[in-house]
Amino acid sequence: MTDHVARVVNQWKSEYPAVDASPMYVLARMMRLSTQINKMLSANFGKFGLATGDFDVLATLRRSGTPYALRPTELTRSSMLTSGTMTSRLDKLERLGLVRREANPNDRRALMIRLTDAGRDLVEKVAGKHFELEAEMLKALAPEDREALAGILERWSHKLETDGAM
Amino acid sequence: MTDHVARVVNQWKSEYPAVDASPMYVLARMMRLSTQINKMLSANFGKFGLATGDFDVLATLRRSGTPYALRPTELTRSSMLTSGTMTSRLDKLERLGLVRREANPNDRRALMIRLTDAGRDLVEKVAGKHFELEAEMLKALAPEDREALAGILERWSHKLETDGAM
DNA sequence: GTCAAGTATCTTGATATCAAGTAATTCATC
DNA sequence: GATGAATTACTTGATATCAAGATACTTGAC
Repeated sequence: MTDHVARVVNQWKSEYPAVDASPMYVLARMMRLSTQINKMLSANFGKFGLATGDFDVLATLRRSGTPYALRPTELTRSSMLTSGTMTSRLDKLERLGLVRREANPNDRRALMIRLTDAGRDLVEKVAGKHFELEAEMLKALAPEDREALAGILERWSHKLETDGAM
Repeated sequence: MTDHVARVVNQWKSEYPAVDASPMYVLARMMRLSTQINKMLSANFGKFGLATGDFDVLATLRRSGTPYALRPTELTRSSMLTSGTMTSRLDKLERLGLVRREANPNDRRALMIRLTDAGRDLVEKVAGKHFELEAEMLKALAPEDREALAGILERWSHKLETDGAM
């Protein structure tokens, strides 16, 4: 089975025989898979006029439950982005009428970003299709692999975070 | 263990009790881990004045072996990008004196992108640190998890590709 | 040989993202 | 209470990326 990643690793092996190739094998495969999966998911969002990041914001608001309102800072942290990026995402979503910026009664520095009814309706539709797509992708994994993968990724990310550094 | 992904999945569960949450658990974790790993790797490239994509091009040329030269199309395919993006990456790398565009004797539409000596020296240095970092990250995984993960990801990407569609 | 179809690279215009910095507000300590 | 530090959202300028299209060249069918 010589897919792209296997070829890449073999090239490295023949150029740097002394280097242990096993880390790059895992990492390259994960990076590449993530890129592909992102593209597939983003194609679905595109059908509804949204980019991945737009859906991310709407979905974060939706899953936070009623009243579907969060502060920009919370959205920024959740999405691993900078505050400036979130500002422009919110500009766009507000322009589309999907969210509204409201004053935050508890903190005059802050805002509340609230899903509008239109935003709520849209995220409902998109999320339905999104979950279907995700389920479809996971079908390509044997059930025992799926379970193992979930556990491994959880342990790995937990370890990376607590080891901190990096 | 309630990390970000666990909280997200729990929110979805309580908003959509009927939806099977296991796919999003795997996918969200993979996406998030990839993002984190990318940031860690990119910090290393930044120390050498490179972005991740720049290193990707230099490394692809380096591991292709002597004479360290490929066509732009090959680089574009290998990196899952559009041709326009590759053009501007090559502009930048050429400006930095790390690659050179040469005429392709076999096809006058095409070029040969060749690593300069400076590019070769730089990629040598960066790759050394890069492999160390990768090995470091993989240490956070138990050896049996590491091996299992490699196999699972390989099977998954192979299946996703051959099932085609998507 | 000719020409239509395909290929290779680049260009353009739009958007997304980041890093760094700003102004208003809140918090914590005295 | 006063004040310095921290926080919040935003702004600016630079870069990366994409989609769509342009131009030059090659290939294959006839």
